[in-house]
Amino acid sequence: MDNIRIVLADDHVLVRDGIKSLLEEQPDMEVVAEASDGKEAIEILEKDLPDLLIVDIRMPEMNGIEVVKKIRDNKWDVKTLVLSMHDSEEYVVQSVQAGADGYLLKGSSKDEFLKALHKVASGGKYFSGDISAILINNFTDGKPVEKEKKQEDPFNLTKREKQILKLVLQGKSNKEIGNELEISKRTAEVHRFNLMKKLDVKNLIELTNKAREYQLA
Amino acid sequence: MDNIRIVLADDHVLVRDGIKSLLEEQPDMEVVAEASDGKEAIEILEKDLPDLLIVDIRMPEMNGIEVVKKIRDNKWDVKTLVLSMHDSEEYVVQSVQAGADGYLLKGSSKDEFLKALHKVASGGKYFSGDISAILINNFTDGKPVEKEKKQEDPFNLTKREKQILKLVLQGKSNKEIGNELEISKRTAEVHRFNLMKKLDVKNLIELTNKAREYQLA
DNA sequence: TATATATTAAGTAAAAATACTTAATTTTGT
DNA sequence: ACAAAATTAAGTATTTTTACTTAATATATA
Repeated sequence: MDNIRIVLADDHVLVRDGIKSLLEEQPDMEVVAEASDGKEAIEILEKDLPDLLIVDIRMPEMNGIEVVKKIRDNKWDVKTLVLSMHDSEEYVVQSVQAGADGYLLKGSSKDEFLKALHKVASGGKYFSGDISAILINNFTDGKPVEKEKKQEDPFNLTKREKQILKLVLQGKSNKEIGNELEISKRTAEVHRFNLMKKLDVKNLIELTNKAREYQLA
Repeated sequence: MDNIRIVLADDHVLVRDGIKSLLEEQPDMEVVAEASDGKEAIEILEKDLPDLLIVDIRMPEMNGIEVVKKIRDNKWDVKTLVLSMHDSEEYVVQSVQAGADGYLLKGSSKDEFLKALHKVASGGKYFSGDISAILINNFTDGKPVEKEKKQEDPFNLTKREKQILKLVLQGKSNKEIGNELEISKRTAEVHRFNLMKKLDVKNLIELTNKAREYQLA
């Protein structure tokens, strides 16, 4: 059996080197190319498809999820393992929807990393954390289009609410928001109240965090 | 000559594993312990001083720069190499002032990494990027105390204020903060008020932004 | 054209934050 | 030991947010 041919895409050279030296210890794996951003990764793939792409979620030019989407859209025969230094469920979901074969959270150990690689390389799926394979299949089989749309805005915020959220996130008070949008400050209050309820948060800090996490507003 | 005994401190297991496997290739180096946050790093150092500490700048509990400061303040005989995935001149300067022996930017390669390690381990200094040794000497010789105070905490926050800031940033109300620290909510109010004044902000959003920008709390 | 949904906004009331000041105690540095 | 700085906390008053409810209008969709 041939080696698993791997391409690494991560903008941190040190991380790449670390993973590479880890992979070089494995007799059945081979790093055939490296990319320091998403575009470079695509360029490499256009020339020669490896068996597996290990891709960081956060990269300049084009992020990891976009790279995975491109692979899916081009129907390239490349397995993808998404790495994320940050634990965000949102990223996991996005990765799954983009068609990633695996996803590793920052908490993963060397052993888990290698396990994930083998699983993915052999056509399986590997997702760290609690995200079960069942849940994943539901996504990819069920009703992908609708679900995708929902994920875009999981909270069903209205246009106006998003508008108000943006201003809240700028530190504006309800009075200021009212003036700016030429509505009563009481109306701004209502929108803010509804926002808190919809996002299920109990203070401004949580609101800002959640809004940023889901890239609302 | 004995091996260089190294402690790794980084909250990303994968990064630690990567660096570790890189170091294990070196015949003269040995990773004797690992920490996943600043406090843990200090605990390890309190038990047994290694020759060298490789520390990530961004860590929970206590960031890398604070760890380096602690080492300096305790006059522990440990060389320190600060790692930062992000290229920020501010971090470099802070690291130097904290007494770091080396600083590596994300752009550094495996070779540079090893070069830095050897240089630092043998009592030298290594700083990646454009930061020249001359600049560094200027800092350490010149008027370190005054400069340090300004850079360390540009806002002169007291210990208590930082403590309260942390809780404010968690979305806690003054009442909750009061309960948690067993002080009157009125006292918490005062601290919050002083924080806003010192940071020169006019609402919670600006406070969180500024606090994060300067990595206070 | 119904009907649902969105936007508007007032009422009421409690909780929280803001904007200070004053001042008593502790802690810390020299 | 003494002065300076930090921590504590109350007083007072205003503003803002939270937590609802009710309900009129406007708009979109079936």
